Amino acid sequence: MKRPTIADIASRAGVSKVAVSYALNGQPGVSAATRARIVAIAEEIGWQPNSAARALNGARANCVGLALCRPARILGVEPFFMELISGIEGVLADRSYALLLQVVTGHEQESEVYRRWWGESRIDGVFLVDLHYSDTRVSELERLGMPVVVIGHPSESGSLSAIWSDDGEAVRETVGYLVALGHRRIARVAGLPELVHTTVRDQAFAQACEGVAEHVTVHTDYTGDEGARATRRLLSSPHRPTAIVYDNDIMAVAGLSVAQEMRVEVPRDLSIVAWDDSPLAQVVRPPLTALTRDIPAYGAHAAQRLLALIAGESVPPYEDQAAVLTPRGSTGPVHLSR
Amino acid sequence: MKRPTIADIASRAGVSKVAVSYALNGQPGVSAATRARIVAIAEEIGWQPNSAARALNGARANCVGLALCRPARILGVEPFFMELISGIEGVLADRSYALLLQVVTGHEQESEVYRRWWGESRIDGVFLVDLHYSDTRVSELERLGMPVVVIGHPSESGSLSAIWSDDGEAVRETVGYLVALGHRRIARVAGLPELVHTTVRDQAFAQACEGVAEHVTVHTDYTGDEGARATRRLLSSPHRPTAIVYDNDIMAVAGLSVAQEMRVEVPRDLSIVAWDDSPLAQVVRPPLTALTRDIPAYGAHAAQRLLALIAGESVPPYEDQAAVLTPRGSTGPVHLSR
DNA sequence: GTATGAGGGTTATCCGGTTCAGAGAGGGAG
DNA sequence: CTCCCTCTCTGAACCGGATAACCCTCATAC
Repeated sequence: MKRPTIADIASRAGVSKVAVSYALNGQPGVSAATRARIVAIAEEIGWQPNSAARALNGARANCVGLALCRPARILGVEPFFMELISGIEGVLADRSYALLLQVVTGHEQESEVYRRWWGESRIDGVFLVDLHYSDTRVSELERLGMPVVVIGHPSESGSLSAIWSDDGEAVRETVGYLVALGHRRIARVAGLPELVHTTVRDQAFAQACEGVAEHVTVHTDYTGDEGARATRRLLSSPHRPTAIVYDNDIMAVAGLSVAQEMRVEVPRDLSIVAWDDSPLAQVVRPPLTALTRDIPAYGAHAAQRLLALIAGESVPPYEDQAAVLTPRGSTGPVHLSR
Repeated sequence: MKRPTIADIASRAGVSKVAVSYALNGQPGVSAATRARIVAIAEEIGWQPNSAARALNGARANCVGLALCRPARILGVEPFFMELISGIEGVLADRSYALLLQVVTGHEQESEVYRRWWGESRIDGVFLVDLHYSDTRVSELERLGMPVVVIGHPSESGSLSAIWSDDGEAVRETVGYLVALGHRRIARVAGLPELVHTTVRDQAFAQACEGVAEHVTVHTDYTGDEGARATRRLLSSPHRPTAIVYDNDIMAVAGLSVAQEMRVEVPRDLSIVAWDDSPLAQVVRPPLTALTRDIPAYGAHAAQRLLALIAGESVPPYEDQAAVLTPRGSTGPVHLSR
């Protein structure tokens, strides 16, 4: 049983295809009575517009793309992307836009995917995440001339629209808070060093600590394993830090476990701060002080901007809310017993 | 600057569109020399087949769909779906298939999304997850006649192809292990009671405990909060269990924290088992004994089956590997001090 | 020398919808 | 009564490819 087409509706209603097209698209050119009749028939036989046929006429694909370039095991663990996607979806669904998703293994493959999707008219635009320095994807996407919203710092997004949050501010707030608690040796277990936002945080961290506290930054790949290893090394050093700031919650939890295993009591001997709050941060003991932000809202804002861009509007860079510090049990004043 | 079409290539090469079509699709009907010339030109001007035009000719959409019907906050926390998607993607990417994703808020909306995607010829098939009893989505999808792979127990999948893993077996292994360790009062903190796999586990659990151990099952919504609450209640009861099996890792971690907060030592006073292993289960102290399975592989198998179904092959129900118990530090022999 | 056939290409049509240029019908103004 | 305009609707072309059917040429077989 074939899917019904507007030709089927036309023959049933005794009018031409064109009248049906006008009627179903709310265009002028048909009387109210005819329109009602056509709409009723369309409803009755369960007609749906064929997106391919529409796309062929230069219409939008009603679809945007997102390619994620991180190993599967990290994607599974980090709530960030799933929350971001949920937020994006909320906006897209309202406008009947679909999200095309692909997990890729490298940036060349990612560019390739974008090129193909765009060439095939599958999508109207894409989100670009995990920006690097001198990111080849930016120039590639600029060349293609497709609507793009970069979720990341605008300094590296070239001519593409960006949406970002001020990680520097969050770092400063965190360091200020730790210093106020008396911490003078603060470590940071950071994510992938090639990511722009990692560097932004690195620099803000170094600057904030300058003159008020010793500081050290260790880079990892975001996995719990590396977070644990980094923590073990930090806690084994002679001048061990009294506070550690982690770049995601999974590393923070891993770090907490390492501390407990090494009989370093949290928060008495060590304060822990996690970047990006999540239920995970709240269920461990003690619950983790975290940098909270509304990631679904972040995704939603990005989606709104991409849709605006697709609609031909111009979209200035947009700074979303910075993460705010949510103090919980994992941070406390420095204990002076050593 | 328009996207190049085969007409552009044809005029450049001085042949007809048809010759170009044949050449680019590896069909007979053009000489090797002409074919090479055409391919070279296509390459040079960066031609990509327009998927809409192809789809219009009854070709496949080269795209499959997945709608997820769980609240955003749970999707973010549970690694399951992201890992499943990674696995699915691995297979799809090889065949240049794309994945259309949508987060929905209810089953009516989910059915609606499938109907629309299918009606618009956007997708060639879908995955159906989180099966319920007398699930309306099954009959709806059967009615549409579209290729579907149900990721769930075949008893409720109607005429649709199913892929599932034997949760009963995993439950029996777990209970057997706990009983061997001397446990005689075992609790289960389960997920949403309306899901088929929850019931399967419930029944297997009750059966496995029958005659060898007291047992109780508490249902939750998979969140850490409810996992914590359930644990608190269980541990407060006069006849408190000596072992608890959780339906996901986030609840297990929450439960562990509650135990520690209540000074119930793990594993001395309480053994904990988590369903679905993840880095999360391994980073807490003690690391959690977990029911491990290869979720990306599960997704990959599902994807292979969906593609086979789309290719017109018949796909029998497939039972994937059951989860296996990975003992870690959170389980141990019963301590007889009480 | 003619029939046969394969190789290499072309023309015409279709897929399902959109869009443009008109064509009748009906009504109001002069 | 005629002219013109508006309203409603239609035929035809088009989007970018796929496909069936047919045509021409040259080589081979008889």
